[in-house]
Amino acid sequence: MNEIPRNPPRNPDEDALDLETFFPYQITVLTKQVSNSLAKTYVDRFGITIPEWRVMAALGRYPNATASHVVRHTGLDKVQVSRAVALLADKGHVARRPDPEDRRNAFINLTTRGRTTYREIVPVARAYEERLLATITPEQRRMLNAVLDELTARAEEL
Amino acid sequence: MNEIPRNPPRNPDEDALDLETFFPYQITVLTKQVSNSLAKTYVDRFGITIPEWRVMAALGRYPNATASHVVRHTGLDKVQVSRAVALLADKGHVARRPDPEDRRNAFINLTTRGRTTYREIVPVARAYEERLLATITPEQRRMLNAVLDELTARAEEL
DNA sequence: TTATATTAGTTTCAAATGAAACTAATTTCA
DNA sequence: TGAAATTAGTTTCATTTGAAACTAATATAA
Repeated sequence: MNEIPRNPPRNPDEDALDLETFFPYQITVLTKQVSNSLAKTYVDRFGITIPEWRVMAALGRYPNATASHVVRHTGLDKVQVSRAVALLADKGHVARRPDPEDRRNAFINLTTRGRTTYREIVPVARAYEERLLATITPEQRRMLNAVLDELTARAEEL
Repeated sequence: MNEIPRNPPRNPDEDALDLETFFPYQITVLTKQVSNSLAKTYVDRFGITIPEWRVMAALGRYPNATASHVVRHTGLDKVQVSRAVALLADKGHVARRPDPEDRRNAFINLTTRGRTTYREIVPVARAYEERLLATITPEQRRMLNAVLDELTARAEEL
């Protein structure tokens, strides 16, 4: 019979830092879990990656956007947006239309196909969020939402 | 004079999903910000990466751990731990001692040098956390902590 | 025993990432 | 004007990542 390995003894040092209660560690672990789950769903069911989904989400919300607008609405950098848009265009989910006023720009839109896929993904994304948050109270959700916004603003300052 | 580009119009579609209030998006953005800040601090001031820091944090807390223990305590996978330990050993921050009872195992510990570095990093990490959380109330912190634990457990189930 | 399975940890390899360099178009200003 | 600077977006390249294959040691079972 194989013995279950015991954990090594805890350090009695009062100044040791508990990773489990260290906020940056906590959100990193949670985010990784959530991202991995969602990424798997998006790839398996819709054949797209998370950056691609985010671009579609941004375009679903703000149609006829330039790549710069997409950068602003997705939190992705311009390299990621450029790549995601190229992949989505290959897949027929988005189309680019050059701006005749300024030919550096291109307006990006969901195609009919892209809009159909988008409408399929939205409820799946919402359902995942709902299941994830199912065990916390509406009050906690409101606070979580407010606190995350606050901390995101704060983190940008630091 | 260059015109400030206007945002494209919002989609009137009621079913559009707001990325900004979508929980997986919110934590991803926050986590990226926080990780980037911390990663820069750790590299600039201590010459280590976040995975290396996490291994040091785990060893500071739970000395004489095997790589498997470190995996459990850091949320890193075994590849990341293997690499981080190798890098930390090169830098003289940790040392490996083979387990004579089972030579597949090696016990890992902070060296004197590693412990010194660890003791320098801990207050810096705590100070960052403190500044980040400075604008939220103790009540909010408690709830945030509880909710993140709850959601992490929940995310693992899903 | 000895062959098979399991476990600890490392290495390999292909894909994802992002900083920096680049192209093309437009704006600024001398 | 037209040369220099700026902006939008793409490409390149070096680094990071993690799944899968691998090595070595131990445990299990025939």
